[in-house]
Amino acid sequence: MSEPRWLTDAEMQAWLRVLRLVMLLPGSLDRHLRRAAGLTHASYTILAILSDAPERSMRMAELARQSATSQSRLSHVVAALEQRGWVTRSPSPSDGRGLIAALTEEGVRVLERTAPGHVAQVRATVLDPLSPDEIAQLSTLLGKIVDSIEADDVRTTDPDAPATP
Amino acid sequence: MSEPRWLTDAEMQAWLRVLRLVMLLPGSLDRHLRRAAGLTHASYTILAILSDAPERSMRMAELARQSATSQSRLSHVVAALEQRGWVTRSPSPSDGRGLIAALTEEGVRVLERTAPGHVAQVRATVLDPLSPDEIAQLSTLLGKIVDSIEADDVRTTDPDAPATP
DNA sequence: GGCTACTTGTTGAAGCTTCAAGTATATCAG
DNA sequence: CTGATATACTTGAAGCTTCAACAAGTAGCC
Repeated sequence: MSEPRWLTDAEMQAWLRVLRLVMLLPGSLDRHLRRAAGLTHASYTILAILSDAPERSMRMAELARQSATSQSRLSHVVAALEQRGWVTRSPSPSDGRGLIAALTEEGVRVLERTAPGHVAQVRATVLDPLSPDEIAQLSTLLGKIVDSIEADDVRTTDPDAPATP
Repeated sequence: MSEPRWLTDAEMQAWLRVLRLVMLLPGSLDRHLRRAAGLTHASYTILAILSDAPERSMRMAELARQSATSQSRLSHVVAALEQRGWVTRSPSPSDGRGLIAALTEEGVRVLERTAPGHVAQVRATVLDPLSPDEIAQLSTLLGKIVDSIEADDVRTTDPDAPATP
């Protein structure tokens, strides 16, 4: 295995900004949502995905995929949301292993009450500083990066991972 | 306070990719570094910053700023690194409140052993999928976003925050 | 039918981060 | 020089996430 190239100045600058984004954004979202509704961003995301789904419900596994959350984490988060009465879990009729999470009426109300402030924050911190063109660029660039992270995760998480063939 | 505009399709797509990046990257970095050296990405970052500093040492507050870490978190992380003998803390001669964290010889070795694999992962997942032009674009776009997050954090964290004047 | 292998989802402990409070030192205004 | 305020750092508890192990169900295969 050969020594990898070190980063050029331009690469390092870009990487440091990626890092800074990844360090700062989650905390910022969490703080806003916690103040507004006692919600974590993780749980807000679950509510938001459910509210856009048919029947406002979805299989846990699918919910995990769409939210980019581990199943374990999802399990804990949904359990907490169920405690609060914002989500229910019921067995899937078609698959005995499956559970279907569904938004309750009260869950809908929490989301309706919280969404405007959240959207405003997303606009203020992420979207508004960019022009429409730049937003399109960002989307393209991050699409490539996200794909490669997901590919890498599959590669390095697989039980039978080839050690860099 | 008026209803904020909802997101357009293009904005939503960009936002979802930002979210996905922010959900996936930290875990991915943590997993690689933990396997390679039992390090968290948070602690790797501290070691890396220290190793580039004069005397391989830095004030805690400055370290917190550069790593975009809360002081509390930094305190915990550095305490753990000190336990392992990779960092020392000594009082600042010029400011009685200050502590100076410094990388030990062993800390240097850990970093030297870990950095190549880490750089390889950063390349593979973030930099290599992009052309040099795209890396420059990314840097520009994220620079704007990061700035606005930091501005927002100051605004909403300040004790005397004006409630949207 | 009965194996074997895979998928779905949960659980509890361990680890990390955040939050609020506390200690100590510096700075500044009068 | 004194009191008020701000900065530097730590601490412990509470909360969230990850990891590994497990229970239960499905699917393909012979």
